[in-house]
Amino acid sequence: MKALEQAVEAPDDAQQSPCTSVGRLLASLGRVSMRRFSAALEPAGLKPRHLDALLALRAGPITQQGLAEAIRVDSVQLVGLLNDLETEALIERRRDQTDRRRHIVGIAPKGAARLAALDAAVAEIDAGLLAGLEASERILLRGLLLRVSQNADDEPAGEACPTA
Amino acid sequence: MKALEQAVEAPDDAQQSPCTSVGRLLASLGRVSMRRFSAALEPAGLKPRHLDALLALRAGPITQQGLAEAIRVDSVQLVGLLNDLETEALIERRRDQTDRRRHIVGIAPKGAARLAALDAAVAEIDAGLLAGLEASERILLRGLLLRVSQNADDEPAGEACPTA
DNA sequence: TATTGTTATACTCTATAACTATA
DNA sequence: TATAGTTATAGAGTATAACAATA
Repeated sequence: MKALEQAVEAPDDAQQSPCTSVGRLLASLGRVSMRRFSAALEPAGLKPRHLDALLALRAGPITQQGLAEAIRVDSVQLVGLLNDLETEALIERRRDQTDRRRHIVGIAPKGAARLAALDAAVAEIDAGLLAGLEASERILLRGLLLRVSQNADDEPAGEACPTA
Repeated sequence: MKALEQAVEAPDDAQQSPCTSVGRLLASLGRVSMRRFSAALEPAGLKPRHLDALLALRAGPITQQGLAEAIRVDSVQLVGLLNDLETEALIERRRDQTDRRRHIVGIAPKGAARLAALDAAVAEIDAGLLAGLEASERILLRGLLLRVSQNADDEPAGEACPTA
């Protein structure tokens, strides 16, 4: 596994690197990724958030609130995103008969098709971002990021405000 | 190296994950990181971008344009950030005598002190973000992200507009 | 009363164009 | 003419509060 040693090499001579913090590094790369997706999705008339929603919905129908948490978008601003997608018949909203306050959101056939057509573009952007890594390293990075992501859901960053 | 297998495990059962794209995952985590830093820096009267600038300047003086590229901020909006920092005497701007169009930006003693006082908070946020990873995995992730970051500088994402 | 979704509002961040001064 | 920095402006993204419907 030469991928391992190669990666472990970096942090020592990384003192001079502009980004001493992994968190800041994530924020910076996140912005880069955002911009690239934004540009790539423009011809499709979608924004990165629309893609996030569709990708999440591919796993199956879900509550609006659940979707909001899944893609880390405030449920307030998710309303507008879903309105856009519903207007284009890419998703469907229906009342939950168990609890009529809830909306169950599902991906529509047209949405699945649109998503399938976008898969290549998405893969291309990912490939561009990870161009400097070998195949094994990309898998490794993906796994690590997924775990960081799962952990980030639980912990709201040490802010325990019991009463206030 | 059990860290390796543990990480490699994920991608296979990650099909159901909301984020199929590593790029989207980066964007999502980047936003999480951004929010946490934003909240943590608020009492210090700084924004994440200010921290990025100070962190980058710790490596030594640099041109404004160079700094903009280093922290991936448009040179246009960097002006305001540096104005804020200069007002608080955290950084210094001086003309480059070689080319009087350039401004050389350096961190001021007060800025270095402020940064030192912030180091613990920064480390705490990083630790929170990477709480789900073991020490060896954190180093691994950091190395991979640094390489991705370096690669992202070169390639503007396949947009070759020679004449336009 | 609490929760889900919605709307309205204001605030921050970001992108674009135009201007000044130096080269 | 081209470059470094600045300014001004509009656009997109984000956060907050208040509301209606349902539990």
